[in-house]
Amino acid sequence: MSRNAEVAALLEAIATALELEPGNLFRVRAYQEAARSVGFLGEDIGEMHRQGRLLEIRGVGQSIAAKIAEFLDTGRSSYLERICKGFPPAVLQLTRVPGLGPRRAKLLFEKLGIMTLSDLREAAEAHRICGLRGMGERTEEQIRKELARLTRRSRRHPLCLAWPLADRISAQLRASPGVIAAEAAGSIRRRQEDVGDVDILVASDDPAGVREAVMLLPTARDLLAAGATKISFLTAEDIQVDVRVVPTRSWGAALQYFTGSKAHNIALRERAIKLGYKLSEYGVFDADSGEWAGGLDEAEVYHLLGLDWIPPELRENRGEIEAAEAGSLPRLLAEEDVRGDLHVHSKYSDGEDTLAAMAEAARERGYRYMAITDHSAGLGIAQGLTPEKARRQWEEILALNRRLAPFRILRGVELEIRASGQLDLAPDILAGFEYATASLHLGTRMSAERLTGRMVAALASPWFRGLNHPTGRLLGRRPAYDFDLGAVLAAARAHGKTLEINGAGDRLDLGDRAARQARDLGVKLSLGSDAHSVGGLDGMRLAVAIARRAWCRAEDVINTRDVADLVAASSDILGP
DNA sequence: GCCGTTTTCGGCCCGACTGTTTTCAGTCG
Repeated sequence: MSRNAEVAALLEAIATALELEPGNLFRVRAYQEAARSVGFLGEDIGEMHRQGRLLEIRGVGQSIAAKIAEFLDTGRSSYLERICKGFPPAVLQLTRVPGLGPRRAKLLFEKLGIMTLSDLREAAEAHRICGLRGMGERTEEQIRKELARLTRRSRRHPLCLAWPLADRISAQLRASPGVIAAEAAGSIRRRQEDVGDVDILVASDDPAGVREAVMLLPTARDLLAAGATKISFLTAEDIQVDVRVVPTRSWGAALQYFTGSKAHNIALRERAIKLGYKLSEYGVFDADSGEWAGGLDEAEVYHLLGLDWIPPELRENRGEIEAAEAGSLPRLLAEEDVRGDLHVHSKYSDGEDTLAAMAEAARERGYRYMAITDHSAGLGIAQGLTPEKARRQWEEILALNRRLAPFRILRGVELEIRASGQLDLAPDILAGFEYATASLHLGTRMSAERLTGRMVAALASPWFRGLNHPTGRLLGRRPAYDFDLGAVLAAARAHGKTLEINGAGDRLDLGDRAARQARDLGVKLSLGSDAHSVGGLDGMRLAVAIARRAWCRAEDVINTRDVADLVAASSDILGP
């Protein structure tokens, strides 16, 4: 799938280079749109090219298709080289510095020969930048600051950190005088797996008062900007927070606007124009008279545009607007639909808390059941279940189930899939589990062909229910294993296996796109917090969020079933 | 350069901020 990212980057680079020519704005947008579509593509673009199906991609016409084809065939783009005439394409890298766009990048190259970020740093230190047309002391200082930030951290922030931070800040602001409403917007509200910065929207008729309140926030450290309606600061963790203040009347329109995504908003505004409206963050207005038509709450904005209200998790312009128009949006899975956690560890393997503590915490959350899925001993480091240890655990489960009834602990396990595709426990003990699952942790650096074969072979086993954290990615640290997801999805469907949406903050695996693919194929999903302590049970909230981004309804996820259904389905598979 | 219930031409989202500008260009979301 990485070729998709390369093609998307190429199209982005072309768009950036085209911005240098005046009068190309719509061509620029066309390349940006195409880059976005390719980035979101659910299948391998090289494969699509081989099948002559590039034109099926939204935003890709004859011209862009030809450029993609050349790049896939030869690894380069003569078009990009041509439009970068007079400067090397690498100069476009300078636009990674916030505040530097393509025009300034080109100017810096032409006047000072700056090509790389370190060239730029040298020039800024030597005060050679101020004095260039349109760039003064302030700009140079800004570039220096941004360069320092860029090297401190260029990564994005995981949702598991940003979401609670945003909730904390909005709660603190809600308690401030003059604040009528405060809520996280942006990619956090859409529950994107990682976010660039934190957007908080505040409704108030006293923006100056809000600014005071923001500066008093315990989390606020370096103040970056403080305009009339927008205040930006850095937290101690170096996360940028943007707080925007809007009048109460505009709350709905502003929340809609600042939630995005950008692509969703553009599509929505185009629709507004067709219907004789103008849509902005201040409201919905009649295009002719300019009169205010609505915008108090989000539902009003969508309804004026002839649409059902669209849940934020779906707002990516991936078909949700069409579905909202047709009244066919899915009824998304909700946290309340989840009746149990299906991936939990205890001290029987590498968990920090006892089985009893995990079960009690799960029951307190309102769950009806929990599958305890300690590692099998095959994952040596986890000191997991041997057959003897498993039997001991089953006895404890029996006692706990009597005490905690009607809450149920399911006898589960997280098995290892060996290099051969075999499981690491024998059938006589496997037969005793009610909810066995399997994972890959070891020896995953084999060729894509072997790894895919290993996973497909394992999925044919009758002894387990589903595959945990199927792609193996660790956010910001390790990409997905190199394997053929399509083949694994097909095998899962053929053998009635589930795939997990793992809610551990650094996994979120499957991610939203792969989970959507699974859902569309009819492969059922299981949600697991992968908790290794009582606090880890919070991961379920993230798993639900990813499932919602994948358009999952309650029936797409097995955690919504009652325990009798779950165990019955399990013994169907296990039955002799 | 793409696209179509304004369809093969003529449209294409909207506003704010910043810095250096004396009316605007560049950048961002």
